[in-house]
Amino acid sequence: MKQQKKYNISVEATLEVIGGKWKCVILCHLTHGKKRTSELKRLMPDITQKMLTQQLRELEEDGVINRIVYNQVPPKVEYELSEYGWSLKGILDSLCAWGEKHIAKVYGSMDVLEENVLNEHLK
Amino acid sequence: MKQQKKYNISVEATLEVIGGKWKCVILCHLTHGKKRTSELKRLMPDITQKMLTQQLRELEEDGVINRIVYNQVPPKVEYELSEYGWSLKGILDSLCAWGEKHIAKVYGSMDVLEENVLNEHLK
DNA sequence: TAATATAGGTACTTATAAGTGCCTGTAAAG
DNA sequence: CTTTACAGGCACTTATAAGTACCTATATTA
Repeated sequence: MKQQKKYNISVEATLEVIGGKWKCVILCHLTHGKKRTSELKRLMPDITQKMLTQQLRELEEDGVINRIVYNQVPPKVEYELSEYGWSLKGILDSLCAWGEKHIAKVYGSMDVLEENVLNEHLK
Repeated sequence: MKQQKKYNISVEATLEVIGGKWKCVILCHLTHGKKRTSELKRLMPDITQKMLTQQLRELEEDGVINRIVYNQVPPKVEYELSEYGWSLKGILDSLCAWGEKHIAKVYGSMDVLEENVLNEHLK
């Protein structure tokens, strides 16, 4: 049991787990399946190696992702949503969907979305 | 139309609007109805006046809340979700609900949630 | 008559989040 | 035989988010 702490509203607890610049992005990618570190890095060209590792550690510590280490050389590590992490699926999907609509509203088109595997369904 | 910008995944656009330490909290409170600045301040004891105003301005600029000014002295200003803001209702509710479950999981009880109007349904 | 509530603004400072650069070790490919 | 991919660690620096302190103006209340 963690040290006592007070929240004024429950959403603060959620933000402690998935808040920040990168965590939702990482989790969204993981809703599409297990990913290796290098795959995640390619999917998020702007994240630094350090931030990626750091965020993955924190997500793991909060129990929303699993880290799978294969004992081989060169090293292979995969990340996946844990069972607990899958309980965020609805939220993550909604966040992505809202973002798409917001982009359409603000920019009038989807041109600001980089073309990649995840955005295939928009074409 | 805003200046062109690239997103790698649509959730990034969502986070530009509701990301950060306070915006989701403010919006959650507003899903329970129109609120005056001072009411919001009381609901969020840890936010500073400056941050509250700043976040409200940004939310207004992004079109998710409306600012209603009554021309009277002492001044009266109310904030409410805009029609566009209401499209976030599902997400905000889910974030709160997940937070409640997370608190129960991590702390084993709801004791870390301050008792206030919003958390009445938990007793 | 002095304090309080109201909704802020502004300059400055601090805390935290994020980024940079350089390092490990090995196997396979060029 | 040098380079690349792989998954990181660590010290240091910078950017951004957030906080502090002090200011405006007025009507009502104690």
